[in-house]
Amino acid sequence: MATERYNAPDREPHWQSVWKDRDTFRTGTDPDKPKCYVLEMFPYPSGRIHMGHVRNYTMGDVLARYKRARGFNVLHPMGWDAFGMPAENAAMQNQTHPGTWTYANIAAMRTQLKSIGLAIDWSREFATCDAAYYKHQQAQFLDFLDKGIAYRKSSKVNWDPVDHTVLANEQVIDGKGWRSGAEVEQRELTQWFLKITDYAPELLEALDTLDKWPEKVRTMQANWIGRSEGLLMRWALAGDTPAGHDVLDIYTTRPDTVFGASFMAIAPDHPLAKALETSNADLATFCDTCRQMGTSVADIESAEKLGFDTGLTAVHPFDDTWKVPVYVANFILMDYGTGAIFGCPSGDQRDIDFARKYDLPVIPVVAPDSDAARAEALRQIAAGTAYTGPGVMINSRFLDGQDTQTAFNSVADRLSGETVGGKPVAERQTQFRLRDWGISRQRYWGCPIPVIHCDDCGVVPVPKADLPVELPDDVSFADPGNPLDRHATWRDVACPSCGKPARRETDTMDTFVDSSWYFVRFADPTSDTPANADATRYWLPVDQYIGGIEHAILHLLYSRFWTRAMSDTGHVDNLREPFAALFTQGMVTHETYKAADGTWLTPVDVDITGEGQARAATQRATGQPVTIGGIEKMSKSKKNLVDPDEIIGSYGADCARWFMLSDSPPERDVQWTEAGVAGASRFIQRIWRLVDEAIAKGATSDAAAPVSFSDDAMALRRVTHKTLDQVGNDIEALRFNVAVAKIYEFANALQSALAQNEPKPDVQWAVREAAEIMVQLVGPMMPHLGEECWARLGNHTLLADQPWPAAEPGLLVDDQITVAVQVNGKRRDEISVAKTADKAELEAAALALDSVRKALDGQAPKRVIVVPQRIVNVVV
RNA sequence: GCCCCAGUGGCGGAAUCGGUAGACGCGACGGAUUCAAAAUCCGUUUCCUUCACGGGAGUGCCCGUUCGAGUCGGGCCUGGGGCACCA
Repeated sequence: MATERYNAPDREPHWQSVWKDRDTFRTGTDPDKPKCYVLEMFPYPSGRIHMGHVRNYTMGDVLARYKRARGFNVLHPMGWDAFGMPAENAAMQNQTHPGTWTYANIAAMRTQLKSIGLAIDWSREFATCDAAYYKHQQAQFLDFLDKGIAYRKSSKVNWDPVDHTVLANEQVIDGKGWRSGAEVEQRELTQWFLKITDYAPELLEALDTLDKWPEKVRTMQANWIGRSEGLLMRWALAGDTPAGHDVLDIYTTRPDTVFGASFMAIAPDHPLAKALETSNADLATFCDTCRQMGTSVADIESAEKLGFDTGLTAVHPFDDTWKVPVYVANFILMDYGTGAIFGCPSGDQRDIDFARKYDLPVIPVVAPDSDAARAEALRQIAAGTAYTGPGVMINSRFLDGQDTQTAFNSVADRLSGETVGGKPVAERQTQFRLRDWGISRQRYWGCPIPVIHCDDCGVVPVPKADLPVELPDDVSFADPGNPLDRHATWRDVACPSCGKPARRETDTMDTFVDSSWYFVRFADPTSDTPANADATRYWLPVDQYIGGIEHAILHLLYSRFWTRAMSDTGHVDNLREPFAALFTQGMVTHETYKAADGTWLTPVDVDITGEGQARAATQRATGQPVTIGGIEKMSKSKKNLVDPDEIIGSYGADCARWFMLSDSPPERDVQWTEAGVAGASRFIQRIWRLVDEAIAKGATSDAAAPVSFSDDAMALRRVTHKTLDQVGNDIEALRFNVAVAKIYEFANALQSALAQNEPKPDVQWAVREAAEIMVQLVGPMMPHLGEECWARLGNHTLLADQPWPAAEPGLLVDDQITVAVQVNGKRRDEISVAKTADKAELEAAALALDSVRKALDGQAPKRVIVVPQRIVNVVV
């Protein structure tokens, strides 16, 4: 039969306009329907979509369409993470306004996204750079300020000298700016912070409730929050102590090693160090040197552990005749714990290095229990290697013989009730590694921080009635730095409190703020408050969030915090966790190609010949040989990009979608290959032909179901309904590659059935059923092809509006099954039996097999294990 | 250094509960169709051994638990990721 090929690039825009005209994917709250909020991380409007976007949004789209078919009221929105540095860089290069650049990019990318055929409610679209959005961000900031969640402090900050801005700790990767890659410097600046540390215990504990999040992400967040259990200890100081410094507070997680203490160390920025500096020029010089030290990994690893003896001593809490020297040391951090420690050299490599350098005692206090291991540990300590393993206490007076945990408690208990300088000598304390989130950025293209600085009144919040504080349009990027600082008419305002001349805050918010609550705004993007209570109560939390693993800490931790802060400022009802389920998808990779002159080449400029070892590449334009490089994440720098527009234009969006879902598990990287695209394209044509043949050879849509089915018809119906059942489960579990494989198997089965000559009426009916279900199964993944086939089958409805078909339970189980027969655990044979066969029947059938009899050789079996419906194992 | 994950044919991968390892796809090989090609269809494709029937080995390596291990436990090796002067 001559069948036209399915012309995807021609038909896809048609179905997209049908969905658009019918408002198919517009959503509203509907209390009578169960809701499902499917969200993919919204894109930054860089200008063009890339294959990673296609993969990300396709996954979410399959789930959204499937859930819709299952009767859920589905929210599947799209927006733009639109503030950020690239717009400013473009402004400097092209003399355009960042807003102009950004909105043009959004327009281009919207068109591209629409060409993928996503089931998105576009009426909810917004960009974070819309004043209508950031107005509500400013309102929330004011509420946070009011509640003490936002505050201002002077502190050492990470300064990116290339981007001329401050970075949060989370944004410093290996000592370099996450965006610019420049070595980060330390500067003292007054900045706005959000009190994420107040939420540290909750953010950590609640990770246990996120059972639909990847374990990996939860672990990364737990490590980042970094809880530790320890003791705050107060040691009395002796010697010529500055006023108010009679006692030194230290934090330790190992109070059990207190009898191994041989020195105290404090940070160069510790108040005690600063007090001593004023009267000790040498110490001041030492501290200055420490402060100037870089914080890059290289600096830290190469830096020697240095100390400066203050001349003061600290009195041991268990023996007031025992005094240890107090050092200022360059490896002590002021912003962790109390900025002071006691050093136990035998149990800490840093401390032992320090002790050996300054000739301080090294007292072993923990050692393994067995004699041999203990001797070895002591030898190692003597040689300069600390023992950090488990063991029992030695040389530790009343602690001797206790294990380390018991000793920890003994110390805490023994000191409880004791006081020094009116305060307890020791208190149990939990410390977190997490620091407060610094959100001030010295940038133009961000959300203005809505406060005004007045010489008389201090920091004055902008009255809510005056929001939004809009960015001025008339700015120049000719000079480096923040144009808001130079914009006098915007910057200089009257104090809202006293009316005197005052200055606007010219810092804008970190763009991670913008993405920390956009998912809430989607519930009602036109609400005149940040969140509409009814809408958020109905839609949130997000039921399935999908995005890249690179946001495991930054975006996802900030969002979890912001949601709690919104809840605590009354913007949402008791919502603590924004994302009930999280899925982190893998990247899209491609081979790399390098020309003889070392420049990277894009795949379209390269011709590949040969296979396997014989593969070779040449440059298309010149015929010059090309080196085939490794498979790497698609990136502009390596030029190993494939443009979604080109694929969609020549093969169609469905082809790109199907390929993205096939083969590779969604959480792993997928390698984009020409062969893979061609395979997907072949399958599209195959479905098209199968539907066509099924129409020709199968029953008509109105044919009554036969009263009974032959074995052939039953076989096809079983495959049909099993596939229906399994594909649903696989989509639900986001196992798209497995769902794809099941559909292939189903297609093979249908094709075999169609190969019969003159099928009987019951087979014809089963063929028709199979074709219809096949179309519905591919619908969520290849929606355009689905609609086209659905219409071809004679339907006047939209496939997108069809409910998911129900699998007939009776067809999901086989009456006759194959059970493997093992001899001594090795598979020797198989038997075909009724599904209901009991142990005795299975055993008898297995023992009757020639292969089993041969193995038994006339002997009775020692044992026969029978697991009905699964296996028979004969032990000889 | 600490923490986490992964390792299955030529390749991507499947095996949801400890029960027939390699589904499905890609690639390759053989065949049909065609004047020829494209397209399509059919078959073979873990390795070793055998003319064949068959037999043996096999999920990174070693050991263990079990009637039975890709799956569970212990110890390694390799690769990837995260954290890191955090007391």
